[in-house]
Amino acid sequence: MSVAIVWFRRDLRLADNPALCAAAASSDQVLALYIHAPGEETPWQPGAATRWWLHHALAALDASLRARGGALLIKRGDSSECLREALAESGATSLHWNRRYEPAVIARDQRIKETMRERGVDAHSHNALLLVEPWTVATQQDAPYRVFTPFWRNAAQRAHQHLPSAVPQSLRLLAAPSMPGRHTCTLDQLGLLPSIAWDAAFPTLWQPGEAGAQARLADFLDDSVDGYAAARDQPDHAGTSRLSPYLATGELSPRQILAAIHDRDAEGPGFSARAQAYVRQLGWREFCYHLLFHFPQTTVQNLNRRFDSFPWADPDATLLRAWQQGRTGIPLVDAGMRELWHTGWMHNRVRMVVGSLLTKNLRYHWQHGARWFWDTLLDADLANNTQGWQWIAGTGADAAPYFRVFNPVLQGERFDPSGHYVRRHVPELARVPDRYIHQPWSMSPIEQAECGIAGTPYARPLIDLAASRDAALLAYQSIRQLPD
DNA sequence: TGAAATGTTGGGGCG
DNA sequence: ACGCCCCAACATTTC
Repeated sequence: MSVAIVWFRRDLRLADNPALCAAAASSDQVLALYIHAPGEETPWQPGAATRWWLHHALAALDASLRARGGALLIKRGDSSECLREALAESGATSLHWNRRYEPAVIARDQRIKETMRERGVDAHSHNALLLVEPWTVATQQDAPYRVFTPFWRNAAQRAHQHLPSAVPQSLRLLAAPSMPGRHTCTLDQLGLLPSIAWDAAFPTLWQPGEAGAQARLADFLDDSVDGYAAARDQPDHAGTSRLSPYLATGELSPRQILAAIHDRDAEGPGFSARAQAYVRQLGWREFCYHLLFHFPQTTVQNLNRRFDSFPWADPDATLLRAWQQGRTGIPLVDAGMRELWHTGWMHNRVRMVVGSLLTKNLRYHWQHGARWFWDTLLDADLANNTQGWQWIAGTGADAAPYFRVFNPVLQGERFDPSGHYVRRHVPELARVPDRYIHQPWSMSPIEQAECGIAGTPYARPLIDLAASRDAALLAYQSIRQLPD
């Protein structure tokens, strides 16, 4: 009986899982393994929100493996040692995993693949995460893309090359070994759940796991994908897909999403016209991975090195805390930051607004924002997080120009005109009339007292939007003359 | 995937 | 009736 190990990582699903397919096709039995080794991902170890999601996604994966007569073997420790232990326990001679693209993980996986092959283990990696892997497209000068539109013009043509695969028919799972090695542990022993109950609302809002992903995808296709272009910018509408946490942990693949859209619309080859606006967003995710792979230092360094001499402000601990906790006194910003804290997610339009405030009005280095999002977002994804923050800070590829400073008042009035979103997350503003909901400080002191915001930051925000905007433009001018 | 300042136009009030 | 002014609405430019 030949045994193959599938090393699960950010691909916590059974369907459309190339490593699982390859293992099932090439051996009699398959052992499912997960290794907890956060230190190997330094400096971007999984954040608290990611760990919460991982815990539940792993539980769901284990349950569906058990329903098929197997189980998820969980180990903790050095990945290489854990793999060696699992190979010895199971007598496996081959090893399959799906690729990740974070710089630290690429380096680790490369070492592991070499040492495994030296030991005679048949080690293979596969693509489960992307439509177009970063090295498969290049400009005519054979360079990596730095602008989204030409990247996607090229990549979109290749996005349909691989169809998603079903759970392999021939899959025979191995139950957990009877004599577990010293690295083996239970899911609970990984300690992924937070010690403080900040995650109280998460279970009512999210259903991690492959089944939850399929349910969310089905709802999105039924309810929102056609109206996506119009509704996606309004944070009080459920007009976005909310698939991002599933994509980040791999309970769902972009191939599956494209295929589901295609099946529903039953059109010819190419993208469904109705879903075009949404598919373009998947394209941005591909672009972020392209950039992360070709410019791996950008997780901690400006892509546009001209910004290395930019005069970022020295963060004030109180102000940074107020931004994190949603206490700046600016309604749309506070609503977004509180949505993030309470739900583990933030609407994309609002992400841009809070990011602009931090990097432009406050002029704090984008790393401060990237770190906070990394810890609190259930959909934290190193490629998206890095490029998103560099984009809004103006330091990235195809970035928002330095002079593009979002005005949270105008953004609020445009995209949340009735203030539903702001009131949902900032209850202090419940009685502020629509007309002033995005700038309650413009009310007279009497009006402020009447709706209960006198003496709060909403009567006097911690940040002067107009003055800080002027200061930001001045600071950005200081690096304007420098070469790229 | 902006905002604000500046420029232009045209309708209507009014002497 | 006519010209003048005001200003809203829209367009263009600049940061």
